[in-house]
Amino acid sequence: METELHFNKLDQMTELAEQIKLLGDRTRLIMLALLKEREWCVCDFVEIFEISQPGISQHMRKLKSHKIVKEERRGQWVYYSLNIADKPHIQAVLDHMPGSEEILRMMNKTESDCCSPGNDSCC
Amino acid sequence: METELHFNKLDQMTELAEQIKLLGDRTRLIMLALLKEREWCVCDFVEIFEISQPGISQHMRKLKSHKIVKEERRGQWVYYSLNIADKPHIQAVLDHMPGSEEILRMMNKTESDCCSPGNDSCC
DNA sequence: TTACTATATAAGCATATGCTTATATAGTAA
DNA sequence: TTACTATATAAGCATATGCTTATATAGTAA
Repeated sequence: METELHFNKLDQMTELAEQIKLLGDRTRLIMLALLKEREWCVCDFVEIFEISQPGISQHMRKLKSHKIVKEERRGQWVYYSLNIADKPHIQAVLDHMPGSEEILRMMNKTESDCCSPGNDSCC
Repeated sequence: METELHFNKLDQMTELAEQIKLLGDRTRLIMLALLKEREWCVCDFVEIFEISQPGISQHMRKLKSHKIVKEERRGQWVYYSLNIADKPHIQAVLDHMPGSEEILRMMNKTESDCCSPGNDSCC
């Protein structure tokens, strides 16, 4: 049973360009690099990027709409993770990004782990 | 002798995002895919993309400003070619794009070769 | 229920982007 | 020089983008 719409090659290139455009924003590119290693929740990114919570949510919505990330609600938190197993062009770009530890150090942030289940000092 | 400015890792990620943003436009992405196989001049792209000549020149200027393409003037024509030997993240994306022949077929264009030296019927 | 926390959505705004037309520049050819 | 071709630059415009603040929604905990 075919549930996907049929896309021709031009449509595919258009979708590829759209996905790549989403990577072409410094904030989102770093988000995706961080997501290489583990899932993060919205409030983590609010702390790391110093962007308002709605700002972060909107970035995640864009990434989700193009199936680049997936979300999972657990309790009051929503965790985001990469969904690029079928997107080698995105994997290839992220392969050239530093790991979480280096990124956080560059941004003068510590891994706060703000949304861990046992953490009472969460956002 | 150090002629390059020093960039820290955050600057490098910013530049990476800028380069990727340039790929995130359908027209430029297809241009770069076409350039994988050979050089093209501005008037070729005017015919293929049905965008005004200044529009094409502005795309090439952006790509040139981030060193993604290089130009070579020969006679009255300016030929553009890829300059991504040192940019594996861009190579990786272009590896997932179709070849010139397929692209031109999809766009219902024939390889006009409008700017060949021996071509009198050029733009 | 009420009070709270985390996230999403709506609306607004300043700036960026991709095109256009008009014009300037660079080279060719008589 | 003059006439021509190819390309670049300038200016303008409609739309997209990345943020903000205000508010709605979803879940937790008493």
